[in-house]
Amino acid sequence: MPTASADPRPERLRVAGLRVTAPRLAVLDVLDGSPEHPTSEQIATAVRARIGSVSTQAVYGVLDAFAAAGLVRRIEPAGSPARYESRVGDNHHHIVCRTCGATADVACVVGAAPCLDPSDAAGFAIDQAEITFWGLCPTCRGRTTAAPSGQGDAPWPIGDR
Amino acid sequence: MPTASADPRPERLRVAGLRVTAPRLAVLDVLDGSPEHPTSEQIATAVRARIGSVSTQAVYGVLDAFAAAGLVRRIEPAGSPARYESRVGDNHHHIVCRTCGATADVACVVGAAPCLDPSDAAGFAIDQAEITFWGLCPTCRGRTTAAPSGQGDAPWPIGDR
DNA sequence: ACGCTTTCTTGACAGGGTCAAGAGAAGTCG
DNA sequence: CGACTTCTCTTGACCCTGTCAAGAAAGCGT
Repeated sequence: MPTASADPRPERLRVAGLRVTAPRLAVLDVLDGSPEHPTSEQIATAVRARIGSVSTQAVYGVLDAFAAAGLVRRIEPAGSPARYESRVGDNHHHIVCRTCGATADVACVVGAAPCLDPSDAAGFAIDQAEITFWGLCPTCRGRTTAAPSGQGDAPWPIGDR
Repeated sequence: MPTASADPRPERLRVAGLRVTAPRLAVLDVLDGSPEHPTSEQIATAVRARIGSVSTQAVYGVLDAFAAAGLVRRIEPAGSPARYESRVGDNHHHIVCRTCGATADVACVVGAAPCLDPSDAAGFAIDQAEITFWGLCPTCRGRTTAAPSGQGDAPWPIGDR
């Protein structure tokens, strides 16, 4: 038995009550090494590059199992397919590029977030708040020299408050 | 509605640079009278109840045109089809029921939102912040007496910070 | 009323994801 | 170590939401 520090991934799976299989280890590996919040298809591609061939269905199954076990977090920006990240358990948000859909992490810079504790919840039992920032990624900023135009469906531009 | 000057909807359309048609008036009417954030299909059904028959495509077209003109706002909660609301121009957020997808408005109770001005934006040009609360609506609260269980993909439960 | 333009209808199509059944591994126990 | 049980993966069909395109129909300015 190799030392525990060699590869903690199998143990992570077992602790989560999941069986250790090649697809699962590969998905975990891909997500651990991707700050990019890949889509399921990107994950499938990366996984196949590591262990040969895996069905798309398996990837969906693995991701769902991981999400249910709390190993990964699924984010679904409007107009974009679901994306995944293995960074869980901390308070961070996401910023999504309007043009290309690229997604990055944004640290929650404040200790308290008054806006996230609404007084009027319409009778709902709130258990979670989710913040998504929208804008242009560095690449698309340079590319889109013309007017941003598509201001149409903006909930409320920053600065309007 | 035979009332003379009572209906401001045609004018709202003209001001937005849109032609006045029955489907558009009906969609506007439906949204004005729905605090429920209906989906496009629900809107189509309600519209047909008023003016007979309208193609699904027309509804999509109308909603897109309205969104582009700023007459309505489109929200796309994860795992739910797009929803629309005619309440625009103010700063409010949404709370979505995890079980049934019901959506309600949540007032932004604070004047300033520190969390919405991230210091580290990863080079993105942020133009908008979007907040979605997740929880259980009053109806589903009563129905789901058992354990909430599905805590898996929770970004960060309120109170954990 | 006329003609130009926008909008609606119809129908095909696509992306993303789910569902279901059976084959194949992982873990367990004797 | 080997059989057994259970969980996973593969395969293939299918669904939902939404988009694209072409032509018919209606709105609006003159």
